Amino acid sequence: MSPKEQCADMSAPKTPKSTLKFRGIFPTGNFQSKESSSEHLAQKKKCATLEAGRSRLSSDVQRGKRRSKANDRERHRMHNLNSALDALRSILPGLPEDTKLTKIETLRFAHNYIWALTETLRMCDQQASNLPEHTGSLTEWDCIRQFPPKINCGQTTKIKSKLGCVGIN
DNA sequence: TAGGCCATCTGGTCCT
DNA sequence: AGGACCAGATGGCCTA
Repeated sequence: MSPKEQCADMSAPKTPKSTLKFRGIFPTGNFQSKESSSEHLAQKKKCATLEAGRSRLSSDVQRGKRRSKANDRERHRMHNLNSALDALRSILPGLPEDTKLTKIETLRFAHNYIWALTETLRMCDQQASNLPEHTGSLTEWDCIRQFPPKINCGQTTKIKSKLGCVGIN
């Protein structure tokens, strides 16, 4: 296959859009599709270079302006993402004042906390249905007060030492 | 000093 | 066409 044909081949979508969209984080951390293999990336770079040589933008100035605009948007987008993470951190319970979880720790902690709350509600339902006369008067908040969730912390030693709890996964 | 975490830049891809 | 999203690269800062 000639370089030109290879490039044409690479630009063609290999999978439906719906499946391309998902680039999840897999627990094993070794997920690698064909799209991200080093060989494929190297070929992609080669093609990009060829393409760049063929069709330069009308002017470098215009390109520079567009790029810096895109950089601004990207910065703003990441700041928004960080604000959302801060908001998430702020509602996670049991953290000492000076603690700032990393991004991954925040997500794992939140995951575990949601899991713990879900378990609590499940236990509560069970408890209520075991009452001699099932009145159903227990609210979810009563329940959480009665059975405070046991949070499973993230697996890092940092969190374990700060919270003094045992992590899972 | 190595390794972890982070912010930023960048180019590619998808969507509107 | 332009914006949003994504992942790779890079360099700075911090800590064990």
